[in-house]
Order: sequence, then structure tokens, then C-alpha cells
Amino acid sequence: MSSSGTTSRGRIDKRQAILEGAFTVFARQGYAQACVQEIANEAGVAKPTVYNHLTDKATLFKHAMEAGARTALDDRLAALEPLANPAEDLRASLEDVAHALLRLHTNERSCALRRLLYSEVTRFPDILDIVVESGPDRLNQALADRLARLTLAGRLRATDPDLAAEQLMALLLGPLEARSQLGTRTLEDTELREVAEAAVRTFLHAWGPDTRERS
Amino acid sequence: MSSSGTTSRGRIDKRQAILEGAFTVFARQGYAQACVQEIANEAGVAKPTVYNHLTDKATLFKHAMEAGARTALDDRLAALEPLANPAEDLRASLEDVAHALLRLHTNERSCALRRLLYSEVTRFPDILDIVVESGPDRLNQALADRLARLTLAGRLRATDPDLAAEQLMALLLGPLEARSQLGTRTLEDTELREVAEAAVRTFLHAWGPDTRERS
DNA sequence: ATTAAGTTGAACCAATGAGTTCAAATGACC
DNA sequence: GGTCATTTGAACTCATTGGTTCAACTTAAT
Repeated sequence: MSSSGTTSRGRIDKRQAILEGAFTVFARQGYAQACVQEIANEAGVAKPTVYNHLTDKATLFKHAMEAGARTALDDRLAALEPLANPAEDLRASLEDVAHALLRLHTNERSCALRRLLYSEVTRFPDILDIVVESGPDRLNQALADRLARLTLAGRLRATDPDLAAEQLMALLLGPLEARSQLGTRTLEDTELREVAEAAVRTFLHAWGPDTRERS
Repeated sequence: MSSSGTTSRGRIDKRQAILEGAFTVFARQGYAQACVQEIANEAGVAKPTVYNHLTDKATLFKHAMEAGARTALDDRLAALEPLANPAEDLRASLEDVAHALLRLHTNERSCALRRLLYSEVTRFPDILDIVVESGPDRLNQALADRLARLTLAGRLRATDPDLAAEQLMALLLGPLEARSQLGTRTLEDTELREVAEAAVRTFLHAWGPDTRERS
């Protein structure tokens, strides 16, 4: 690995650059309108090199989407981390995590990824397994785990953590679609905060501990 | 207009057929992959006729989208109607309306429309005004109106009907995205019922009248 | 019957873009 | 310095497709 490690160093770098550039161009133009030459330019590489690493425009697309989705998922999972040991103020912790999720969900790359996913899901059914199943599903599951812990600790009365996670995510992300005009308008940070607060408020109304919550 | 009325009868029919066929083909292939010849075939019409009625592929697309979106919105608004004078059992009424909305939201044409919208919104920013603003926005507003009435009648304690409507819609539609695999899997009617019930339950927890609701 | 509007099919043009070929250049490793 | 894998740029092939043209045809109104 030592010798071939340095030898393939250039290779692996080129491949990374190609996938990176491919995602950028696909995000900007859509699958059909994106041309391979432009991807090569974006990656600072010659056209035959692209075909050397990735046989097809189609497989190029799939790998670029897979890479983009993986990093997006990693970011989201990391944002969930603070819920492992929440502060004394549960509401504040939830709001912070919610806000972080909204920030991630509304950034440029996430919106582009979602757009590409929606538009090409019928022509590339296999990216669905990689991206969706390993995307929202895994995120939901991770969130459900956290909520289950919180329930055991007596800080929530969620009877079904999976359902609770699903609905919390819905309350967070649902309002974004309309407000951000399907991701074309960038939302102010204060507006994200607003949505996060409202979602957590409603969530705690329904799933929170059995106190006399006032509106 | 009486004479030209019958004369243009054929014209208007052709135009309708073209828009209809265009939506079908765009839904199946996406904007870029759809070719005008195929649209003409689908509409049972010659290619120059298409260009005779609609100058461009682009304007053809816009008009097809607009028509598709308009009927989709009309259906949804009609489904909201029963909330005007709800039965004695508010929960049941909400669940029925919710279920109807979910059915409309998951049918073939709606999914295709959403897909096309997401994929082409960057290349056709003007369809956004027609479709989005006159889509979810108007639906939200209509729902908020109903909820406001219910609040005045003392059957809800929604302080902000707009927010309540937004969150109810989020609770309804959010879970669909993951469950239907972005609209590629068709959902059983019982699963839709399940989602509707869960959404209404949580909604009433948070916004319902001030009773001792049990889980 | 005549006219006029609209439709049809087929052929045509021009542009675009995927994928390939190849000789020259690069650069790491011995 | 020599060797080998990889990269590069440019030219090339070939299929697709948007949009046009045109002469023949339908159809309804006068």
C-alpha cells in the first residue's frame, strides 16, 4: 500500500475532483442539460479522463449523487449529537438541534440534492435505495433513538418514539417547502429560528411531559 | 362569436389535447428528455400543430404545468369543503378531510407535478409564481380560514390559525415523503388512514379544546 | 362550388452533445 | 536516462432533437 498509495494518490484526487465537479454542475444544470465537457472543466480535468474514471454519464451521476448524499447525512447525524446528553432545559436543547437541522436542510447543496433526487428518481431508481433509505430513514431512526432515551429518563411521554420522530421532523421540515419556495429563496436565520420554536412548542404540547403547559 | 364559436370548437379541443398529452409526456420523461414529436403523438396530432398552438417547447411546458397545477389545486380546495360545517365529532371530520387530502396528494398526477416542479424550478422561475403561490399558499390560507371559524365556535383553541394550518399540513404531508419513497411507491389506503389519524391526534393535542385528552 | 382556416405528413436544417481515438506530454519510480 | 501508467487536447463520429417549410388535404361557412 505504501508505494501504490502514493502512486494512486493522484488518481484518487482526480476522481474526487471529478465527482465534486460533477455534483456542482448537475446541481446547477440538472442531469440532462449538464454536459460532460463542462463537468470536466469544472473539475479542472480533460474529458477523456472523466470517461477513464467513470464509464458513463449515468454512472458518473450516480456516484456523484451518492457522495453528495453521504456527506449530507453525516452532517445531519452530527447535528443530532447534542441530544445524547441534553441540558437541564429540554426545550432549549430541542430548539437548538432543530435549528441546526433546519440550517443544514436549507443550504445550497441540500436543496440541489433534493431537486436532483426528485427530478431523476424515475430514471435512476437505484439511487433511491442509496440516498433515501440511507437518508431520511436513518436520520429518523437516529432521532427516534434519542427520543426513546429521553422517554426512559422521564422527560418525554412518547409512547412510540418512531412516530414521535417522524412527526417532529415533519413539523420542522414541512413549513420550509412553502416558505423557501421549494428551496429557491434563502431563508433568514431568524425565520428558521421561528419555525424551530413553533415546531418544538407543538411537539412538546403533544409529546412533552405531563405538566400544565400554557400556550 | 357564434359562428367562430363552433369553428374554434375543433381548435380548443386540439389545444386541450395537446396540453393534456404534453403533461403526460413531461411527467413520464422530464422536460429535457421529452421530445415534441412524442408529445404530438400522445396528443394524436401533427408536430406543426403543436407549434401552431404553442410557440415553444418552453411555453408548451409552462402552459401544461399551469393547467395541471390548477386542477390539482381545485381538487384540494374541494376536499377542504366538509370543514365548513363539521359534524358533531370534530376529530372524525378532521380525519376524513385529512384522509381525502392525502389521497389527492399521493395520486399519480400530483406526484408527477411535484417532481417536475422541483426539477425545473430553477430553469423556469415563472412557473413558481403560478404553481407554488397559487398552490400550497392558497390551500394553507383556505385551511386557516376554516380553522379560524372553528376557533370562534369554541371547538379549537388555535391562537394563530395560519400557524395551525401550516403545522397540520406539515403533520399530514411530511411523513408521506419518506413513506412513499418520494412518490415512487404507491401507498395503501390503510396506511394513509394511519398517517391521517396520527396527524390529527397530535394536532388536537396541541391545538384542540382544553379537555383532558387521553393518549 | 368556393373560400378560408386549420391540419397533416414528410422532408429538411442546424445545433448540440455523448462517447471515441490518438499522438503528444507528463510525471513518478527504477 | 529509461519505462510505464496516466493525462491531455483536439479532432471526429453519430444520433437526437428543436424548429421550419411546403404542398396536399380536411372541414365548415357562405
